[in-house]
Amino acid sequence: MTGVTLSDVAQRAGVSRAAVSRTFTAGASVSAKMRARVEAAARDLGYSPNLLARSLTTRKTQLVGLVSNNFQNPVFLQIFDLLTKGLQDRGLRPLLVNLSDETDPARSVQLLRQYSVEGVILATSHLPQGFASAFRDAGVAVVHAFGRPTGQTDVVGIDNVAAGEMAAQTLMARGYRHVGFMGGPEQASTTQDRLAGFAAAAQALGGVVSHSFAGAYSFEAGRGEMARLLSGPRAEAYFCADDVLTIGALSAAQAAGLRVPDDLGLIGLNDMAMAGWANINLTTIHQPFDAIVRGAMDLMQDRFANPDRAPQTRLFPCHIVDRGTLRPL
Amino acid sequence: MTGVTLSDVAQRAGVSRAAVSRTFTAGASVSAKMRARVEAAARDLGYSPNLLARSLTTRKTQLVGLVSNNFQNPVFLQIFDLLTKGLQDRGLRPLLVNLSDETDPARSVQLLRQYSVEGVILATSHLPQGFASAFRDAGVAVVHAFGRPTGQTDVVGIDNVAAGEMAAQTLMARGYRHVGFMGGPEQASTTQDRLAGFAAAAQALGGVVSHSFAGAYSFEAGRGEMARLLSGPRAEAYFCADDVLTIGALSAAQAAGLRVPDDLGLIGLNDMAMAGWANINLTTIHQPFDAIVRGAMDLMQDRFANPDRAPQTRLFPCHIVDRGTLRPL
DNA sequence: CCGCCGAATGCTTTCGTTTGCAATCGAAAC
DNA sequence: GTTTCGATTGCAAACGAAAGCATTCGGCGG
Repeated sequence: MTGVTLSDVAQRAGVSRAAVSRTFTAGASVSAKMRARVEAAARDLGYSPNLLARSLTTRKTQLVGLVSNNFQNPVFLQIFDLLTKGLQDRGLRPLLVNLSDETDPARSVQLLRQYSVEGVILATSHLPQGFASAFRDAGVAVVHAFGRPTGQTDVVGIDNVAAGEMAAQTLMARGYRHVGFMGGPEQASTTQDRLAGFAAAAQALGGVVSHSFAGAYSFEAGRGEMARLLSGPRAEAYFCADDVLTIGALSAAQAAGLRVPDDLGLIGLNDMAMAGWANINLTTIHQPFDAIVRGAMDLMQDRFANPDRAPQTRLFPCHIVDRGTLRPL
Repeated sequence: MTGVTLSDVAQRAGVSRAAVSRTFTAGASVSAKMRARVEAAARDLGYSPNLLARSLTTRKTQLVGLVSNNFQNPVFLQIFDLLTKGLQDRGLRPLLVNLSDETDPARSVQLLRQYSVEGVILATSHLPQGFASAFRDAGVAVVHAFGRPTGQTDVVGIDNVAAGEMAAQTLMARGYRHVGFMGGPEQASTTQDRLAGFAAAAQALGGVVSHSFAGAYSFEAGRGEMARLLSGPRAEAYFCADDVLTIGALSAAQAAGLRVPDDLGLIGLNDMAMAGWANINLTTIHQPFDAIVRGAMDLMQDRFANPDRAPQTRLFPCHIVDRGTLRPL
């Protein structure tokens, strides 16, 4: 039973409860003798302070909400790994919220507030309207990772328009002229921005551009959409807005008997671990997850310290990783 | 600012604090008139109860620890998805703990205890000695998902020995005689048990068995180990103890110019989503994740209700999913 | 030996909520 | 108009811990 409290320790050590409290709170005034005595008693009893009770008076819970709706895309496991490790290193505890089936986002906001989280990290590009600001209005430090800059809340990620341009420039430089864009969900800001950058840059370079949307960032969506595209007149190369989509597209191309990259070029975005697997071997745009995740945590903690500063946006540069799905220069 | 408390609502509604508390705790005695009045005041002020403060008196936090060290294996994203959704449906909140870099497991135990979690779900097969019992000793309901039954704590998963036997029987039935086992980490109970079942059954059926271990349940480990195996005399078919290992092995086989399944048979275990992707298309043993995850939550809640019952084990049946990496019957 | 002062310690209130207990209310039965 | 009794309500004491304030301690200079 985990029922040993401050008072128990105080009693056993024969000191006041305040003394016990002090030996367990950093930077409090306790003599070495007192500290030793209390620590001995605490060890005997197996005491450790109740963080929830402590949070009542300190108003610090060390709890942060980790909110996502991307439990289908393997890249998010990498992201969760980085995020949980990083938060643990900073002494913060992630309360995980799966938004996938949530019809009413306001419930999640309330829920996290009820647990007095100090901050929230939104790890997703596809978010209900006003979700991020709801947290800000509730007074919790919120940062939107992989989101679109709005000026309303802290955002960290990449410049998706620039990433689209980079994809277009790469394709054109490799000599593809008729190029296509395959997005994820049409409303996702990532899809929209990547398309915008891609189309503008490709046209500026004299390319012929087409585009379409797979309904989701998933293998099946990418495969299905590419199969559909291949049944009609097709482009010479496609920029798929996400690696897992690209893998789906690759699978459809192979099924249709096309050789990649000879018959069809493909470039993805993310550079998830799987993209480097030898039997997948995607040419793709690397998104610097570690920097983004670290930036998200930094920004959140920065807001802890300074709740009223203006919203800030941090975008990190991407680069091409050249593998096997685009013909060489 | 999220500073509105019970007292604020009581004051505005002109009633006692107890009355407010009662309208927010299920099954308390409040008149309809009182409830309406309090709810109006609460709405005006934007009040919602502080769960952490509540937990102080009720001794219920609704918090459960979700502990894992498998942030490399994509199958765990599916598992996290099921787990988080299931917990949310039951009104429980997962506190995520990443064990990967943790040198001292006792710290995690203490940490979770400090947050007064009511239960812990261990989602991993590879666990430091005595980790599960440490939770049990601390009085928190712990269930080990994907673990080996010990009789010491609640365990839910599959019969890994039987799964190994099933793999062996399948290979022998397809006419493979010289068969190999490729495990993950040698100390992982899953690796050990699957090997035991596999070797025994294959030998009983007149097979010739060899075995080796990739150091981890990861693509690179599987690919590396299979590359090593292919450089010497090789078996006709391999049972790889995990799908992601199998995909690695598949990649190595393809790189060596072998046709699968004609030159080399492969069977995996898990049936993760990716195994069904058309360009991977693994023949594998399906592990019923949804049943296991549901079982884990059931067992945990069952222990909430009855803390002193004997440890229980729930194993679910597996079945073969026939795809493209084993020759047909 | 006395006075002084900073460091240690203890007392008590407080954080936001629940809950046992006692007091009050209201309506039905007389 | 009384009684009576169950349903509501308020009061006050917890829950486990932090921190302001006042008190005591200990060592120093004089």
